[in-house]
Amino acid sequence: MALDGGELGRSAYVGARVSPQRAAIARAADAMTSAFSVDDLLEAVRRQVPGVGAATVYRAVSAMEASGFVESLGVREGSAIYARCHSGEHHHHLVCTGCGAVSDAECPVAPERYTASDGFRVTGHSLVLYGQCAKCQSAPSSISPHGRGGGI
Amino acid sequence: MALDGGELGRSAYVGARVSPQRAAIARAADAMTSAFSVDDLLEAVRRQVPGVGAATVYRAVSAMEASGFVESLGVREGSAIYARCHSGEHHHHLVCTGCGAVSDAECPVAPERYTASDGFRVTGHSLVLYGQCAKCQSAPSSISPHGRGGGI
DNA sequence: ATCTGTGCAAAATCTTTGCATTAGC
DNA sequence: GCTAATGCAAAGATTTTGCACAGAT
Repeated sequence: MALDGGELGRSAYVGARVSPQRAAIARAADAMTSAFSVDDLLEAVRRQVPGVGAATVYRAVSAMEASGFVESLGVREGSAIYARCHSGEHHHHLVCTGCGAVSDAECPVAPERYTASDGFRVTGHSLVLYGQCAKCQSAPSSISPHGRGGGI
Repeated sequence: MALDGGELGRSAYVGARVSPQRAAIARAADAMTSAFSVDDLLEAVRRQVPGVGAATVYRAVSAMEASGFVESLGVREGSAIYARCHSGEHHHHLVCTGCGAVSDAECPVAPERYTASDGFRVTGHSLVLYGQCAKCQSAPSSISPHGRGGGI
């Protein structure tokens, strides 16, 4: 991944203008190794660019989602959570319920498998896999330290 | 799945008490052929039992979800949507993006398929399939393409 | 010069929660 | 009678939206 340099903003997801804020937001999203909420992102971004507004991050996340730079994983504790997509290919995400770590997974869905069913034609799907990462399996299931990227 | 008689409340999802409200809510949920929001449910229930409070429906839906009577499909337009589960078996849902109709689908996910990946152990997943039902394919579909975020 | 992106704050929603009351079991 | 379930209303929280302004193209 390592979108080095400062070119993340320009190459990652494109807004018409590449503002310092959006660049920082993209960089922060890219640095996330776990599933994150808009608030997590806002907090991370503000460490780099103080004063960024929440609305800006919401708007940027919408843009990033629309362009496939991040994917929505659903809702956790009332707020939407996202994961950075490291591949342009169609794929899914494995999310650790212990620490929130996210990794890519290939897609097991074959649309043809369902096409017959009632004449229903499958055109898309949404899948998120949950489980425990190696680290969390060996760890003595202590409750995830409440902090960023905490358990899902 | 015609839960005959008026015994839906008692057999379907169990609260400690079977109130008229919960029975009506269960019946209404069972009658839903499409994905529904809490508000849809509330509206339907009130036609049978006027005066039911929104909080009651929210509480009942939580109970129904916990017992597997309904499943959350995600969020559409800001509110959570659900579908009635007609099988106790593990399964998923096909949701028509045209009319919201829901039907059951078998699960394509083999946890073993992922277990190797980084030592990650898959323990669960969430999948919703989107597409168009036979009816909507022939109809001159007017609205809603397909959106992210569990959109219908 | 134009028009996207920003920030602040108010607004709009959806959900949850507190509390007194009602009513299953 | 014990206690879950209800209803109403207020509280909470997350997102969205309006507006005037700054900055990139």
